[in-house]
Order: sequence, then C-alpha cells, then structure tokens
Amino acid sequence: MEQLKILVVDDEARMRKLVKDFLTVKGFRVIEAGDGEEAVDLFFAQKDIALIILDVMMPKMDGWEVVKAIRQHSKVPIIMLTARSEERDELQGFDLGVDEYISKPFSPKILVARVEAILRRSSGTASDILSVGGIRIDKAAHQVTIDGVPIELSYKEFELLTYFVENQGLALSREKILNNVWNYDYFGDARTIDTHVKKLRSKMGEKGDYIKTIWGMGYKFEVTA
Amino acid sequence: MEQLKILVVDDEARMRKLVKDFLTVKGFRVIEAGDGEEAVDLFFAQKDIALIILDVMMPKMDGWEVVKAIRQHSKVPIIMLTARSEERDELQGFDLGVDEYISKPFSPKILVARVEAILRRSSGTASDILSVGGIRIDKAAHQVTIDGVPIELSYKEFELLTYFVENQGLALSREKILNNVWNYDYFGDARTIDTHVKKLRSKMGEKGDYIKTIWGMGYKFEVTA
DNA sequence: CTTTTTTGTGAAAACTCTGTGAAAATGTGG
DNA sequence: CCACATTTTCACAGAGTTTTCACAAAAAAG
Repeated sequence: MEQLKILVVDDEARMRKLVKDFLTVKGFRVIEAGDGEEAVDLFFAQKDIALIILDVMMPKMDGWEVVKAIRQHSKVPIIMLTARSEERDELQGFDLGVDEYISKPFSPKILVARVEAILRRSSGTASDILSVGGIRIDKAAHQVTIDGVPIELSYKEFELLTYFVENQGLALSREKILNNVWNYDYFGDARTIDTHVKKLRSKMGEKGDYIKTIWGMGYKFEVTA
Repeated sequence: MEQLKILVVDDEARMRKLVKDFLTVKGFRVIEAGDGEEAVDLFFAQKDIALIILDVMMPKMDGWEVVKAIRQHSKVPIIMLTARSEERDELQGFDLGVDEYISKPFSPKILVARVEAILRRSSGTASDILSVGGIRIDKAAHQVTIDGVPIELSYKEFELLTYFVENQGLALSREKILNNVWNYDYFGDARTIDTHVKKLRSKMGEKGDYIKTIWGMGYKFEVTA
C-alpha cells in the first residue's frame, strides 16, 4: 500500500517536527506548512492529501480560516490542535466541519491513534448500518439485505437507496435527489432517476412499495406499518 | 423552539460527556444514563425523550436488552453504538428496531449529523409544519393530515391549501391566489380555482367549511371555533 | 319578484407526469 | 480491443391532474 499524505500545519517548527517524526514512523508521508496561506496553497496544489493536522493559533491566517477555505472545495478530514484554554472554540468550530480536536499538550500516541482511526473511517471501513422496516444498509460493506436476505444493487442503486433511507419521510424532488446522489455537475436528464427507482423497486420486491411517488414532485421513502 | 431531549446511555462517563457536549452545542437537551436499567427507568419516567443513543456493551443490562424493553412500548428512534470488534454478522441477522448503527470510534460530526437527520424526519422541523384547527400541513413530507388522518392531495391542491393556511383570516382575491399559487405566467381561466376549492372542500370533509366564499371577491380560510 | 351576476358542480377535454422496455452511451476489467 | 455491466436516453402508453365548459343554484341588485 502506498503512503498516505498528511499535511501538518503549525507555525512552530519544533511542533511540526515532533508530529512528523511520529507519523513517519507509522508509515505516513508528512508535508509541512508554516502558516495558513501556505497550507491552503499546498493543499490545492497537491491534490491527494489524505488528512490535515492544523494548529488553531497561527499568524496571517488562523486555523479557522484555513478550515473555511478548504471546506469550500473538499471534505478532507481535519484534526485541529487547540490550546487547553480554547475549549469553547472547539465546539464552535465543529460547525465548520472539523473532524476531531486534540488539545495541547497531547501525547503523540493519541495523535497517531486518532489519525489512524479517522483514516480508517474515511477510507470506508467504518461500519455504519442503517436499518428500517427490515431493510438493512451496511454502508461500509456496500451491502443491502432485506429481511436478512442480501440483494445485489449497483453502485447508483445503492447510493440512491441510502439517500432515500437517510431522508425517509421527506418528500424529495428530483432536483434534490440529483444534487445529492449525483455529482453537482451532472446535467443530464432527471428522468434517469425514474429508471433507477424502477430497478430499485423491482429488486426490493414487495418492500419496493416503500418508495412512494409524489406526483408532480418527486419521491418519498416511507415505511408503512 | 423548545429543546428536544436526547438520552445518552453509556457506562463510560467520558464518552457521555463527549457526546453531550456536541449535542448541547446543537441545541439539544441531553440526559445521561450510566447503564441499561437506569436508561429504561429514565426513559419511561421522562415521557418526552425524542431519541436515544445507546452503547451496546454495558454492565447489568446491555444495549440489546434495553432496545427490547423500550420497543415494547415505544417507537422512539434509537441509534446504537457498537465496538468495531463486534462483527457485522452479529448485527446482520435480527432486527430489533434499531434505526441506525454507528461504530466506535466515530466522529462527533457524523453522530450529530445522523441525529439531526433522524429528528428532522421524525418530528418535522417546526418551521415546516403548519397546524391549525386539526389540519396539519407537513411541507417537508408533502403530507396533510386532518385530525391525525392523512388525506391525499394532488400537487396543486396541496399548494392551494398551504397558501390558504399561511394566509388564514385574510380575504384572498382570485387574482391574488393565481399570482401566488400558480406561476405568474399563467393566463388561463381564474375559475379553475373554484374547481380546486371544490375538490379541497370535499377531501377535507366537514373541515372544508373553513374555506369560506367571499361573494364577488374570492375566498378566505378561517377556523371557526 | 325578476334580472343580473357570481359561485358550485359534474363531466369532458386537454394536458402533464410517470412507468416501462429497449436502445444507446459509458465505464470496467480482462 | 472486446465482452460485460452499469448508467443514461428515448419514446410511447397509461395514469393522474388540471383546465375548460355548460348548466344549476345562490346571492345581490333593481
């Protein structure tokens, strides 16, 4: 397996070196940035950074601003390093899309453990399971079972069903479905959703009825008792 | 808007605190329980708990037993926290009525996102629900119930009723109704409104009388005591 | 009380949207 | 480059919705 790249951003060179050493031992490739601007530039230049470790307090552009800038275009996992006193910020910044916080001083062992945990999750090994009305969706395994019987779904079908279940009870316009299940830059025919719904319904047997048509509007997933 | 109560059950105080902090920031009220028995007692004592987050591994009474006990009497949404080691097979077979499984370690961000998703659909966000005189309009679900009984409305009927309810007590000219419920580029006969009103009234049963005719002018929605 | 105007109503017509099967395009792995 | 699976497009039939229309009923006006 190739090395995963981790971007470490801190204005103190000593801190960067400390983190870098531990991560390097664990087989990661570490890229350093000394301030926020450099971090953002590097991130978008590199393309394949798997995770960012980010100090909050930095000159020029602080950690929060970096998060905002990067979150405009990327969902890369971000770990924030905060001083113990900044506990309140921790929760505020959580809104911005930070994945974890580690407060200084921290043990390198914990840092490495968190990094590994996050990468494990984001690489899809997390086993989150949705379950409703006998339909089980294992997102990690990309597997659906109905009343315990596995069914075969294509990638799009799986994504679509997951979206339905995650938003059960809500009326979903085709527009909305396209924006969430397809990439936002998809400009094809919205009727392709209909075709996928057809296949889903047929593969789901009688539980296909849980996908309701809302005439003139879209679809809704709802389990009827 | 009032706070929704969430019951967090875990034997580790540290884990409870973590979850509690993040949920509190998002405006939820968190109640804690340290073991299964306490959880069940608290749940039935409190009455208005909107969601339960439940660890599987606990002393005395484990997560599964808690689910069983609670499912006897309640359909409250339940999120289960499972350790990675607990194999999927274990979860795969039986369906006790858990809504979602999240495996540890999880990112608080994901947990909160799932909590919000579940509550959004199960209680309907306040702003999305109009309720007056036994008529309940759930805009998000595109669903109307009268005295708790769902009724089937077409797209236009739904839009029209929503417009009436949002402007209850006001006399609405046909002109005005057309401009708001129909597209502004509609140039058909205003009498089509009459037809829709007729259908609405009949589908609404005796509550159809809430839609009053204002002779020579238009209509008005008003709940009479 | 009659006329005029406006609304209620049922049915038909016009229209729109969805389901569906098949074909075309796209992607994937050998 | 070829087979294979998946995704998207297309066209048409059928289902459901919206609009129109004609006439009856109700309300205001004279």
